[in-house]
Order: sequence, then structure tokens, then C-alpha cells
Amino acid sequence: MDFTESVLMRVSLIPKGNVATYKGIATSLGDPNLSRAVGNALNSNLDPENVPCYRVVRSDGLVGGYRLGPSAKEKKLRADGIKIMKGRIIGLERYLFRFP
DNA sequence: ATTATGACCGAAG
DNA sequence: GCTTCGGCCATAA
Repeated sequence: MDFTESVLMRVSLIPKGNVATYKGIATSLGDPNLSRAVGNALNSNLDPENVPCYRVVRSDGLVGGYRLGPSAKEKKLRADGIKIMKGRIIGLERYLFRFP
């Protein structure tokens, strides 16, 4: 299975109300330095119906990019009950999802 | 094969 | 706090 597939698979595991970081995904795949590549993977392959890629944010708490625009991403996160201010998640720690 | 790009990260100013 | 910069790595050109 290729890189992009594995990424999407992990992302589909993130429960509502939780988020994961690009770095976190990368690490769960075995290499913390893949963070940038992870972002790329989500950008090219998007399956909004099956993969909640809006739940993937930057490790510094900034919401980060989204294919359909940053505002759309924020909106969805808020809908999940996550607090955001000035493009940054408040208290990222308490939402973070850790992969099994 | 080589180069450019991007939904990133951490350290430094 | 913020901005800049170098380093990362999988894709696309």
C-alpha cells in the first residue's frame, strides 16, 4: 500500500471532537519527518465523505491548510466542539488523539 | 535523472 | 507573541 493510502487510513480513525497533528500522523507512520509529505497527501487525495481531514492540524496549534479554504476547516472544527481563536486551537492538548 | 512544490516543523532573532 | 529560515520528504513536472 502506498504512502498516501496509509495517511488517509490513519485520518479516518480520528474520532469526532478530537484532532491529530501532521507530525503525529507522520510519527505513527514511523518517521516524524514526514509531516510535510502528510499534508501533501491530504491535499491531492480528498474524500470528504470518508476522511475527516479537517481534523488534522499543525503541531503549534494553528489550524493549517485546507483544500476548500481555511475558514471552511475552522467551521467544521467548531462544529465538532473545538475552540478556535485567531486561527489557533485553544488547548490543543486536550483534543489530541493518540494513535493505537 | 533532476528540480520544484507544498494543508509542515523547530530553532533563532 | 511574531516572522524568517533551513531542513524534511513524498509527489508532480
